[in-house]
Amino acid sequence: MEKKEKVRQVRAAETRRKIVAAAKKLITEKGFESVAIEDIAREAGVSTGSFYTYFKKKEDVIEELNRSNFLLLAKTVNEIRDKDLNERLKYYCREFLAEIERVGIEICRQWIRNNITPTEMEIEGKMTTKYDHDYLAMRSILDEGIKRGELSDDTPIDDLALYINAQLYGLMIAWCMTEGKMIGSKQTDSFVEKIVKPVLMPYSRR
Amino acid sequence: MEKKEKVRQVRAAETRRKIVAAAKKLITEKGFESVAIEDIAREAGVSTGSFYTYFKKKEDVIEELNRSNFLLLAKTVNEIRDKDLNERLKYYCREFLAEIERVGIEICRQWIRNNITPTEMEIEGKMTTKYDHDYLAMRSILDEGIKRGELSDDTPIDDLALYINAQLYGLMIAWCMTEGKMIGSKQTDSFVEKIVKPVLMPYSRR
DNA sequence: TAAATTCATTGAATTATATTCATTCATGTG
DNA sequence: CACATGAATGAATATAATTCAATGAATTTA
Repeated sequence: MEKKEKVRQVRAAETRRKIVAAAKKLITEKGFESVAIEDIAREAGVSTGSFYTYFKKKEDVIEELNRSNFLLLAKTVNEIRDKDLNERLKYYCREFLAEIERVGIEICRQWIRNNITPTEMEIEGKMTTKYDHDYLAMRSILDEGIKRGELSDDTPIDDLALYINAQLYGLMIAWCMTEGKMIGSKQTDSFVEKIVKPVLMPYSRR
Repeated sequence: MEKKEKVRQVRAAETRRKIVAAAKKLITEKGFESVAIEDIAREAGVSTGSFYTYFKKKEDVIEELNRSNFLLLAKTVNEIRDKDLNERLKYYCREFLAEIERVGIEICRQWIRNNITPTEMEIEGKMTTKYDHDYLAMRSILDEGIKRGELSDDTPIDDLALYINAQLYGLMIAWCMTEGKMIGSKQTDSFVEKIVKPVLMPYSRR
């Protein structure tokens, strides 16, 4: 099976990229609600219909903008296997908060809006709900903690992962509500010290 | 100045109440986006135009549904003046989480969507942004803590109030994301013990 | 190579709602 | 009673999102 369909495929990918880039630019500037499909299409130099070749709904373009986010987080968890629990948590939280800053406030806002009502989506081949993915990343850090004896065997990792993630979401929402005035990746260490460690303390073995 | 305008006033109030009740019912059932003004009007037995006699925008009806929330929280803070700091915090957090459960998941979702982008609104005569209000309630609890010597004078109450509130929002958003499966007012005590107290520990005097 | 097929692209048409507004009518005022 | 006011109405308007039939370039087939 040789790769045929060369020109079409390349152009389609290019069109998609242009649409995503245009959406990112405009949404970052003006906010999701204020940007019409027509605006995105014009900015990308395509027609409105083309948008719908690549995205079912207007909101779906946000998923595209945050897919890199998810991939990054998943990757992050693997990269830090060798560090101890505390370091792994810090690293993860820092990446999470850094990503928030990276995508910017308007995209972050829309991400929350989309995710408040969880929808099924395909991540790495499996159908999961969005929050599951963050949740699973955090869960795997804690799980690893048990395997290494950093946490006791009876640590309720499901609850704790959900709980700790909730705290991260809290920072994210506070960040959006205060127009980015509060909390960023710089506060990660204090977040982990004050919020995450106390939650884990009862189960900590070191 | 006698109260004239009796019938009109009463009927107007009644119409408003019917609209709010209809909105609450339908939004709770089907979610904000799925409910059209026409649906609300029909349910309330009025015309679509009447909706706009009482609300500028569709979203404004959510404010109405949550005004009681804010008033309750403000009232709560005053009711618990005699308790110690820890009890006051627990009481406040419990009411906050209880309110989330009370209004239900769909209204809560829309409340977050509205509040992520803070808008100015009049609360008790002053223009404030929405998040300010929750924030001020929490701030006044901590402030009282300093006055009573429960917290040291140099406690950064602005930062801490914002921070602790962020954690409450985190629970709220997690609650919405997990379809109400996680976290409720029952977990308040553990929330305060694990999350709030550790944050305040460095400044605690008792 | 020519004919048939596929598929991205287009933009006008459709659809769905939110919002406005001229009109009507019941209530309040002098 | 006669005029003024404000609430209620619902058809008209406005704004976007979404659909879809037509087009033609790229690809496949014979």
